[in-house]
Amino acid sequence: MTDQVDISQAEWLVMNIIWDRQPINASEIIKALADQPWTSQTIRTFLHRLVKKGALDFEKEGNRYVYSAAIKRRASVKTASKSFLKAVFDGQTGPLITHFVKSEKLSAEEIQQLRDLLDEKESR
Amino acid sequence: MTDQVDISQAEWLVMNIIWDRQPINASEIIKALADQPWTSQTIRTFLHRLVKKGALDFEKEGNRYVYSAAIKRRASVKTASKSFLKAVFDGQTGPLITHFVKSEKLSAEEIQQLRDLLDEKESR
DNA sequence: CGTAAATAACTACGAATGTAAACAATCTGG
DNA sequence: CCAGATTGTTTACATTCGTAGTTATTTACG
Repeated sequence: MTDQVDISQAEWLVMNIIWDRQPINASEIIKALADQPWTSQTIRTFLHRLVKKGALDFEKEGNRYVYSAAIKRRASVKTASKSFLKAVFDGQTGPLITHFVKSEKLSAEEIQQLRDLLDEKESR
Repeated sequence: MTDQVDISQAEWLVMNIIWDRQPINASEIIKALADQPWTSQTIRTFLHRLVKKGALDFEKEGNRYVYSAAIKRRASVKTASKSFLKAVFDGQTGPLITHFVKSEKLSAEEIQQLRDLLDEKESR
């Protein structure tokens, strides 16, 4: 119901900042994305587009906008994940998880958490 | 070295057929994608583009082309996965895996396999 | 108070993507 | 052998995306 907004690769990075730190204004977002290869104008364009898409709300505060998310992170993550799963792993969750467990780093705690999750998953 | 070809959402579905069943000709590919909402022309366009991108090779066999992959599945999966991880889960593998374990179905065997994988991962 | 700095709004532009139609070459069944 | 079906080639077109530049407005410092 909420959501069904398509978020591009670049836009995800912006949205993640906002979900983490909303409400937040443009210059703070730009600062938070200093490691990316974008000019401030580019990031402002992303913000405009995200507002237009309905992914962000804003309020005026003097001459600035303060942004906050208009869509739920959970829902967006879910949509994007499903679509990735379907395309790259042909919808097969097992191979997907295997891939990430094998190829990415996990801390000891994360490994333990996953064990617990698997136990839980199995027992119901 | 090989790879570094960007494969779009739609193109993944085509590539997956080809990786699974290569060498394979266009009409077989089209048949295999009958569940998708694409006309045969659309699928042929994807094939052309994938050849142009360097993702596919073909050989003539009479008036038909027989396609096979020119890039490695592993490498492509890895690239796409990294990029998805970075965008949607801000590069954090733990949350990604947690998400998929929680929200998708896993068979008992898959769960056991994952446990084994985690053990292995931990022990080195 | 005026001018520079910041911010937002508008415009731009090429590449990629999804989605084919139109045209050309070729093969195959009657 | 010819006409319809199949396959491949070329062209098309709206939308999205990455990437900004330009212009207008507002604010804040000297």
